[in-house]
Amino acid sequence: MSTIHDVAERAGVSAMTVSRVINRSNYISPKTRERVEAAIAELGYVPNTLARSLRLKGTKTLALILSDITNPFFTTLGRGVQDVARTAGFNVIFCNTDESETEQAEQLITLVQKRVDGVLLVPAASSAEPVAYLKKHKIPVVVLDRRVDDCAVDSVRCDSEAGAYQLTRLLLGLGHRCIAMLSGPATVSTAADRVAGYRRALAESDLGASAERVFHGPYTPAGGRAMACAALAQHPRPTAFFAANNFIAVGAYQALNEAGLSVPEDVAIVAFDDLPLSTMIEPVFTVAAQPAYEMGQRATQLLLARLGGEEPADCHEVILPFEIIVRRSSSGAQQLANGQ
Amino acid sequence: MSTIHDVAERAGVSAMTVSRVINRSNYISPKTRERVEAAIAELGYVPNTLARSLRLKGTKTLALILSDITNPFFTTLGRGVQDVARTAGFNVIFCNTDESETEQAEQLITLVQKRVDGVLLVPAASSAEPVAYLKKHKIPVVVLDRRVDDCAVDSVRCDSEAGAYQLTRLLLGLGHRCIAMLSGPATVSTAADRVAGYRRALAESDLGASAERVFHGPYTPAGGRAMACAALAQHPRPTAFFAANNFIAVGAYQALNEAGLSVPEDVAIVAFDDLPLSTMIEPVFTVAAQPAYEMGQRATQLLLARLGGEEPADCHEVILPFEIIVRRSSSGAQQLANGQ
DNA sequence: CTGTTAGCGCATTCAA
DNA sequence: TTGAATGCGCTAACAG
Repeated sequence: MSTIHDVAERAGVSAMTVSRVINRSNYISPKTRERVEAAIAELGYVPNTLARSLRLKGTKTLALILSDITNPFFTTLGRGVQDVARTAGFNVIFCNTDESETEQAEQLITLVQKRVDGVLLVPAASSAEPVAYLKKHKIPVVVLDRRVDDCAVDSVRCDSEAGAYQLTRLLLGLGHRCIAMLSGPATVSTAADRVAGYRRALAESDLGASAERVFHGPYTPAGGRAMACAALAQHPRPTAFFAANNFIAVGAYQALNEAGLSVPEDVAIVAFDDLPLSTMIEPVFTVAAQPAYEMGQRATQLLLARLGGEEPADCHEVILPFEIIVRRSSSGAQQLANGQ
Repeated sequence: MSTIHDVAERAGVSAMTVSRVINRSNYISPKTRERVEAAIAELGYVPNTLARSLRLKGTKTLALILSDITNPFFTTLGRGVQDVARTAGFNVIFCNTDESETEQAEQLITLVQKRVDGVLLVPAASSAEPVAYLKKHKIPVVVLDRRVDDCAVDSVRCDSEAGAYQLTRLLLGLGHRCIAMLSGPATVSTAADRVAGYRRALAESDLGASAERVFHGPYTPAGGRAMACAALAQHPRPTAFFAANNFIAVGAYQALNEAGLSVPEDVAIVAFDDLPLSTMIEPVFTVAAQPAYEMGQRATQLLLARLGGEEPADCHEVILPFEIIVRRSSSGAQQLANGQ
């Protein structure tokens, strides 16, 4: 693989001149530039970013650490990141932790080794350790979608507590008296916050805390299925199900179907996160939709601002608005009569 | 950020000794090793892979270029790649082309700049150009899932033609006389091959070529929806739909539902690629399932073998078996009566 | 077992 | 407008 010196030799100039051509310096005569470009083309020369980054002490690369790369919510968020990063001349490395703190820790080490310029993190848990680790290595980080215990960090997310509160209120307003909350891992802030919103709505109602039916499980279809089964086994059987994310909703829906229950005829479902077209088969869920793409954009903008040298002591905490979209899954009037 | 020299100084040894400790050389006295490791811990030293790769002329990094990172078929395949690569001490960079040759070309340039050791490519089109580009830069490549015009390249895929043939035969055996083929982009080999298998089955039947109803569109739910709508507008209306991939199947299903048709009561659907649990809402599709995870594994093994110095002139072409899974979506006896 | 020398490919600094 | 020297952080090759 040819180097900058090969090009220089072929063009009859010094390596430095070639470097100037590559980096679009203006202090180059048109003639030499032409010769150098010809040599580059003839040799099929491609600059070595490793050497360049070593010298420049910067990689023009960001990392996006996702807890579940198969979830359309996160891939949409990733597009937001990608688009903003690219415009600014940055590459993005996608990393997947599968909600594992161990995996996340390993990924972080690799990223520090690779000297990425910045990290966008959807943390696998609320521990501030990963943020501290990156800070120790002077790598700017923005936390996405979830909270971490530490507060001195830029972050972008929606208000999960408020969203859950509104969805629960919606169900209560329809007359539901027994609502099962199928939440995510207890260590993940969104799961905890959505439970909190659910609790607040119940507490404010005439039902009180004794009506709570809270389940915790992974943010996956399998988790939703298992939690829905557990909920169905209880007496009285819930007339409504609150899924803490899109995948849990899908799994719960399957479990209900297998139990012979129809949505929305027999039971209601509401969920956090909208489902993309690809999974939006009947029925259509009532959801608290988060602006995934915009979350990615905003987070990347914050990160780039830090890389650009912004250094205020206090950190940005962007809370984006969610949107409650009411659809068929919560519309069955007869659901209540079916509850035992 | 501390360097190997900082560690060396602190431990009172040379940089070389530190390097030996990091790379687990055995020619180190236990005492020195201990001192060095202490210094590493105290400084929070993390080796710089850029410098290391520059020196070693190798990055221990593979790239996986996917045509659609949101499709579960490809993410599953990605896990297969990841698992094998990791075991061998390689990192994997995921890249997404969205079926765009332009995007693919840009990604390739970036990867060459980053000097990845090898590339696993699900090509956006059949052009051999990307393979030639990588070969020119001496970067081993394995083509996945799809064919490219050039043959001198390692590749792993399923036999799309045979799978499509069998699925079509299955529909013909059920008595369907009008089967719409909703395929992917005409430039993608899997789309073309699946059409070919469909054609062969029809040609062998008493229906002949005049019964062909072939549509081309993107491998997306939106594409499936559009093609299904177009097919429904034809006379006679098809009684069965063959979706060339999972996403097309989902979109087609939606279109049929919106047209007031039930699956499998009114029309049949068969598809290539199984849907994962997350999207497997009713009904369950009859499919030709490809071993996505294993495809990723095998491809990575081939790639690692090349990196390990394997250099036979001829290339490996692995054709993995698919599995026909018959489920409810193709079971309606009354579908035929409903056809006009 | 440990240290010294040298160079991977590139761009900053300083001269010319 | 161009070039020479230098060093980014690391490790192979060789000495000791």
